[in-house]
Amino acid sequence: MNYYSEHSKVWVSVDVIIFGFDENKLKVLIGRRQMDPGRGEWSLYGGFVGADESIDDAAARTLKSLTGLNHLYMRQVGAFGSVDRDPGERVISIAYYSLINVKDYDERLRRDHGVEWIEIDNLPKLYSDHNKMIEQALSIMRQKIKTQPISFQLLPSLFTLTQLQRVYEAVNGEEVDKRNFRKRIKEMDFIEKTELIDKKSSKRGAALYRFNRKIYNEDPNFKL
Amino acid sequence: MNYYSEHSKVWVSVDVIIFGFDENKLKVLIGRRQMDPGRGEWSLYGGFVGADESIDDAAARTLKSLTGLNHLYMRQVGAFGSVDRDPGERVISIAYYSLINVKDYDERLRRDHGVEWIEIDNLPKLYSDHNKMIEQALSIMRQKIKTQPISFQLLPSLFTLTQLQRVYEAVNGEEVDKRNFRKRIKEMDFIEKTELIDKKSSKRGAALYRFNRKIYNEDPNFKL
DNA sequence: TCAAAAGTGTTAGATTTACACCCATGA
DNA sequence: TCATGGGTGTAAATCTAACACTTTTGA
Repeated sequence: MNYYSEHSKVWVSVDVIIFGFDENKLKVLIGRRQMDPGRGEWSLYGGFVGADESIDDAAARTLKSLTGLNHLYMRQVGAFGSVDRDPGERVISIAYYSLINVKDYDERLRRDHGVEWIEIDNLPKLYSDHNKMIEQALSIMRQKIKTQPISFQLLPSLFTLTQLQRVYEAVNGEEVDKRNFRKRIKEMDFIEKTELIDKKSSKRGAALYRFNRKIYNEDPNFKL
Repeated sequence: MNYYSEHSKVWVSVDVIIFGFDENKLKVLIGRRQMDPGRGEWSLYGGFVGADESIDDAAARTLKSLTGLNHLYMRQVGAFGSVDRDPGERVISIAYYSLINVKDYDERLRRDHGVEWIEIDNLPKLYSDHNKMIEQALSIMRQKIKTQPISFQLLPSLFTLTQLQRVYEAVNGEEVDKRNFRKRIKEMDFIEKTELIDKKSSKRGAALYRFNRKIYNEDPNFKL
């Protein structure tokens, strides 16, 4: 087992960009870095890739340890590998983004980890190249939300059309026309109206909808 | 400098997917692997990331060593990190794709490296996860070619509209209407008609065009 | 003279955008 | 009763897709 021994090894880490939707805003979970170098700086949450785990597993483990949640929607953003990106050592990092429903996230756990939801339009300067990671993640996500049913990951399983619209608007940073939006929703049979009414958001009450993945899989035509 | 010493290091490599356009087909440069493990298997060309070079630099160096060409168009595809992806050791690899004009590539150099242009529709089973890398690269490139002026990277600096159309068709794997295609080209002022005529492809001769990056930068609206 | 590729407009259909009012209800 | 968010349709404008013939010239 010495095939590549003339080459040097490096540390590889994962950084997770966790997007959440709250108060009609798209937010990211960041915290103060609790280790050197860079202790105290705003930072994404991350971890090192172990010798016996895949990079996807490392990212899923990192996500789990921060949120307590399994099976989150998660996609790779890319590898970041400037020589000096980490002020301490040479570390190559692979960024992943994840979408979670803020309500699923235990507040206690959040505080224990010392992380906070910060609006994407309001991010501070972050450790290393983490701002760049978030920018790239956002840009990928903006593309994706138009053609893949991922908006639902940011909402409870039952949601109103206005909520869905607000997610879409928050991600893209611009408002859309209510009637045109709903017209498009009506064409997607996998966004099912339920009998349930949400009374929290208005006096009149709004119909609750649900994403039906079975129907989606039969005819995966998503277009917003 | 012992910040991360409790964590393990891994080898990181880069693999380059070099796309070329020839005989109206999109092709990829692959060769027989000349080292163990996997000696003799069809494989992408790759290299290890050095301790003191960025991953982008490693990819550019690898590209240069294979093609002799600098400043090639090159973009990251992503990181591939299954534990067992390499049969010999744990190696995380970062894939990049590049677009080159086949005519710029010295045939001698190609033969010296033992690599060949193979049609993307006709690829053999490749070493490790290299087929997956190519698939992903293609999918990214297909998106990109619709909204970014990258088709030109696969052509000589002077090209006919038919050539440009064939590139587009080869990448997307489907034919498009000649008149509609040309209508869209006419709307992009940065695709300039020159006085020159190409007589190689037809008796009548076809006007040669050129991509003007200055004009493009002033009004970067590319849409095919 | 003819085969082969270059070049050129129009029209129908589909998609997208803009836009304003009534409804139901709890406070 | 009124303020708040929920819910609904139409028409103009734009974009997309389909389609066929003439030109030039070297062999």
